[in-house]
Amino acid sequence: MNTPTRVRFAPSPTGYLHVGGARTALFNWLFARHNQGAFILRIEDTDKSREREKAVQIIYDGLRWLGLDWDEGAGKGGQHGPYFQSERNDIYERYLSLLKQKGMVYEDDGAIRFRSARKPVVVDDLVCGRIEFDRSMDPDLTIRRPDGSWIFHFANVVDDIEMKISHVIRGEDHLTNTAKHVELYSALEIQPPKFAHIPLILNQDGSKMSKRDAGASLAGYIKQGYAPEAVRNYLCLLGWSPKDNREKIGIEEVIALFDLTKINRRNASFDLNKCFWLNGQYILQMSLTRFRELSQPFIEAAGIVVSDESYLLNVLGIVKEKIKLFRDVPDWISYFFTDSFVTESEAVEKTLKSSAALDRLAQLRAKFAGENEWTPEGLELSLKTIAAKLGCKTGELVHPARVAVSGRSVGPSLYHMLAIMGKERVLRRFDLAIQSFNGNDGRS
RNA sequence: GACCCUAUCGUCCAGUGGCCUAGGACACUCCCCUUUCACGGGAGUAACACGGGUUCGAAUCCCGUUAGGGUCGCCA
Repeated sequence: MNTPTRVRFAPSPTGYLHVGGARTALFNWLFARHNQGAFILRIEDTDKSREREKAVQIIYDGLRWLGLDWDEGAGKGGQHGPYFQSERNDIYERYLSLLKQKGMVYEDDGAIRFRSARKPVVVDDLVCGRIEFDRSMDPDLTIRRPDGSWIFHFANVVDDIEMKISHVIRGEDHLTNTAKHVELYSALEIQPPKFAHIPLILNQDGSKMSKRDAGASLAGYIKQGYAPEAVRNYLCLLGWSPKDNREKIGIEEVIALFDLTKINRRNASFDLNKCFWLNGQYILQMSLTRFRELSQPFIEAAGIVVSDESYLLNVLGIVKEKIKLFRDVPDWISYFFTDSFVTESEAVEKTLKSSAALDRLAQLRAKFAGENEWTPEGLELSLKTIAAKLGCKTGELVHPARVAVSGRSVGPSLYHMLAIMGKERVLRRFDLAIQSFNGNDGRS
């Protein structure tokens, strides 16, 4: 008998999405997709949070950003709703009366507690293996507070039953809680789902990753301009691997290969460096269209005015290989769009502010002015011709030219940069540089 | 403290009794490529926590110790 695969991600709306939570969601999603099952989003807001709407939105945004679409649940609907625990009171009441009938609960100062069977509980965890819990010493579980609100463990179990969850995939911090949950299932005489407890994500120093730690919040990656596919790829590799030493691996292939039993049992620590590197790899191999798409919010936020889309695409095309984070895009391209760019004084001092350099720049300007074909190859040839004529190294022309047109010492390939900027703009900037720094050669 | 999980380079993974004088990737160092910065190529540093078993043979199996993490809430 094949019960359909149904898994859920059940975050509590705390106002941010932790990378550990994102990875739990990802593993659930991968498992659902691998088995053609359903991935459900349930919001565990039994503890009436203050800014629920906003907090829930952050969860939606994070999951969507990672491309983890849910088939059923909050913000989507489905056959097993409502998907907010705060709206499921009647259901919990129903299950409570069931337990009452069986005499398995009792009142304690207004709260309702579940009487433990006090017998050992065995859990066959898909990741951790067979685990035996000695329940003899544990206190009884509270399931409802005096004010009528519900405790997580109870609501969680009831919801998993009602939503017909087949596999509970969650963080290892719930491993010992599972014994309590299993007791609840037994009391309700319902076969528990399969459990898979995935290891936690820790900081580099081994401490538990908490809200304020660098890299802990998914929102941080969005803000810094990571490519979602890169972060998702990195998260896949935290506790799981394709077993063949590959690092960059497409999501379709991960779905095909994904298997709970291959998940590592060891806690992982988050390597921001590697995530950063992988992001660079993704950008390097990304299409220009995708690159442009992911750059957009940052270009917009920086107030760069783009009137010519094809010019922008050309510019992005030559800086793409330099970019590691989309956040850095504006800085790499701003001077392509305005003549009033910031000049690095150090670069000017070093390569431009000497009469010799300005002379060379003037020679180059004269040569470029007569340029018929304004192409990278043509410009390179001309520049080298001038270098030969003046008897200087190409670098002695390249560097002043770069600083003259961009204000900085680092940038994309000079010839391509000049070609894209266009003759008019380049000659103008050469002139501007010669004017403003000529006669300012106060140094020896 | 009790209970549970875990233990391979600094980090992420590979390794499931002999192919391991332990492999890949990130980071780091050096070299090459190069107009800058990157990319790319090459080389290098670096690990089976410890102690007992089992076995002809152990990173791989068992036990213990130690260490780390988790749970013991009327938080989720």
